Amino acid sequence: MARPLSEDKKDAILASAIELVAAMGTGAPTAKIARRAGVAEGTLFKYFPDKDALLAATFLDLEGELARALVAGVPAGLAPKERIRHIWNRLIDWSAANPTRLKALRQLKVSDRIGPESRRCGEAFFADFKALLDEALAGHAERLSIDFIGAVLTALAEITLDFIARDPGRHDYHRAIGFDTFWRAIGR
Amino acid sequence: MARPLSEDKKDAILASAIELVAAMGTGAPTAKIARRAGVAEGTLFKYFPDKDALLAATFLDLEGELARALVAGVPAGLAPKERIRHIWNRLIDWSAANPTRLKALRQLKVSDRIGPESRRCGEAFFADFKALLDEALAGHAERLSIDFIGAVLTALAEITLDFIARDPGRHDYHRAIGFDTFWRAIGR
Amino acid sequence: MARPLSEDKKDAILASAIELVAAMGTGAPTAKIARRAGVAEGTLFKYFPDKDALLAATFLDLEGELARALVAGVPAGLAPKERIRHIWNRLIDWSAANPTRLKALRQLKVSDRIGPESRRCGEAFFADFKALLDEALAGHAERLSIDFIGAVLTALAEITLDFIARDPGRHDYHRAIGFDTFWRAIGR
Amino acid sequence: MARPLSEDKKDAILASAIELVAAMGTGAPTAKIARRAGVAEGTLFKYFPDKDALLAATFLDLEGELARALVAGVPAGLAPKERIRHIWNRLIDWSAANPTRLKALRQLKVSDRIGPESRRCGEAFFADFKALLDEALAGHAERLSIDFIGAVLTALAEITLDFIARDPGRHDYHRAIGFDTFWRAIGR
DNA sequence: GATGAATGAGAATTCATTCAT
DNA sequence: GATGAATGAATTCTCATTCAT
Repeated sequence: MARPLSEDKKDAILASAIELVAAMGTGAPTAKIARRAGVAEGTLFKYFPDKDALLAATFLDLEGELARALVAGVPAGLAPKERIRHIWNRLIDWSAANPTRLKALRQLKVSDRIGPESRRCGEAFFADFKALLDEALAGHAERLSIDFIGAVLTALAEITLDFIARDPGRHDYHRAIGFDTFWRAIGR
Repeated sequence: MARPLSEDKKDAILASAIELVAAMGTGAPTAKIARRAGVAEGTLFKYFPDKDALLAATFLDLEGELARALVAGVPAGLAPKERIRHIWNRLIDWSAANPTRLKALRQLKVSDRIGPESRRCGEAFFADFKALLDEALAGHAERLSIDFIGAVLTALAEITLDFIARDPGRHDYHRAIGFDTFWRAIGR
Repeated sequence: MARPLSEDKKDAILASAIELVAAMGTGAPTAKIARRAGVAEGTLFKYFPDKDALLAATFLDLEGELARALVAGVPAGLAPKERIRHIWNRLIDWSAANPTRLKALRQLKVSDRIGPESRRCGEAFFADFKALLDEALAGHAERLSIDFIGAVLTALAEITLDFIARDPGRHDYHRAIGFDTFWRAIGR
Repeated sequence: MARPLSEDKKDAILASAIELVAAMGTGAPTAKIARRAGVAEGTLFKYFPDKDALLAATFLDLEGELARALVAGVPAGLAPKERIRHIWNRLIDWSAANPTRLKALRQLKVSDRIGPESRRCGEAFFADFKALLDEALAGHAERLSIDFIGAVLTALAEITLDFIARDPGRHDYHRAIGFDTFWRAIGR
């Protein structure tokens, strides 16, 4: 092989795409993404066949990272509610600590350039998360479907993050209120 | 006397913008919007100085209509919870009955072409709604800010609408679950 | 109407396309075609929806002009052979006098960017020509199909034109040899 | 000793070029040609300095093969007309049996990427063919130049092949008509 | 006021060719 | 010798906005 496709370059392109999609939405030009990644315009298309593929990869990269952040290191031996609070805190903290990634992810989630295939793939990343949720909620919220509960959690997290963004000094307070609201919402 | 700008034409342009933004997002070309409205390409710019102004007007049109739909005809003499359920039902029913308008509104809400000015303006339309909410919730949820409660209501409505869209036969069921979830979420 | 699409501009674009297709083949860039026509790049696409449409229009323009040149003013009262010789001379003379148009037409004829639709359309222009041929040949070449005869005529004309191009001083000589060859080829 | 350029690889590249030029014209990308030949993109340029050189070589390869096919094995002792008919039949049969090669050759013949040098070279391959023709025609068609006769033969063959392509069941019939037409065309 | 032709700055992609490995 | 990643100029087409009619 002459030279393998460099994982570094691919990552640079993805990182650049995240930055620019966060700042400009999915309309960010591929030329700008390439330049900021330090590669030639044409090189981008060696790594991703077209812009949609790049956006899909960016989306999955972000979803994957988030999903991994959520479930990593949930301490054993916690009561169900505390286990879920742990996940909640991870979700809020990761998002608040990665505002650019979060912004990019939001843009991609609502974009019509992310096809159903990629969305399904993205959901799959959250299988562990859902399993954890499911297990922890046994006995607490059986009347609601896990999909509904997941959607409520996500939506309340978004709201919580908005409030934290406007009032970052009270990060912990908003985070706690958010979780409390979620716990009541799905309560028996 | 010079001919005044025709209100009819303006409405036609807005209606056309709603359809096309719903279908194509904010990228819908002004030329297409004009054609579907039955006016010339240039005429659109007589009514709106540029595309952003048109999008802002479209956004406010939709927000206003929705806000009005929510608060109109809330029956007097209902218990607080039932008054809010009434508003909730209106929100769900209007949205389910106007999928195109809802889609356009969602697109505009997440678009970065709607500036903070317009967003503030849009919020103002919901003053009555918030007042109603505030009044009805006196004694039920004082620990939460009205903004937070409004955001939760909106978010849960979006989720409810997604579930209805996927399973329209159980409109009433999902609507009730949604409200129940909301009521618990903000409960004491 | 603000301003009608100008026939002049359309003609300028077609004329420019003819020149550039003759010189560079169908790969001639639309930007160059527009510039040489004295219009903006985007204007070209107001007159022709895309490059293929422009090429098709150019093709039909040339075919039409050639077809008209062939059949115009065939003197009445000539013997069949002389009537066909008249057409032949017209074909040779028009082509020799319009080398650029001829070159463009050849490029377009062999290009795979001209679809079957356009080709059929182009053939239709030669209906009069074929009718004249058919009539004149009654009794001389009935054993051959008119399509075959037309193809032979065209092919021999191409050859004749090549010889004239290399040896323009003997235009009339080559023209006569060519016709004589054609007449023998299809003779009884 | 350095490894020599492999004749096999060169042939594979040429064969691939023939296929792809037949299918896509001279616009066929070098990368695709290389891939189909089973070699790397860059390797192609070790065998041919640039794309034009590859196209020229492809052209000459096809012309050479055709020229050889024409003159090989003309039976001695045939009358002149029958000797030429033999060549004619070879030309038609080879072309009908090798539609891909024929298509590629046609594309290259009309392409402006084949320079006059290559064309002259290509013609040289047909020296034997012309000699045979010349000899056979002594006394039949001295009034016409051998170049003219060759061009007529080629043109009529093209027409014949078109008719065969549309009506392959009557291969022999069209082949005979074609020859007959040729013979008359150049006849005394 | 209304019209829509005209504009030209982008935008996504392609591709022959080079050169580090 | 062979490889294929890297390059960036070139290409087609879109679209918000202007302005002559």
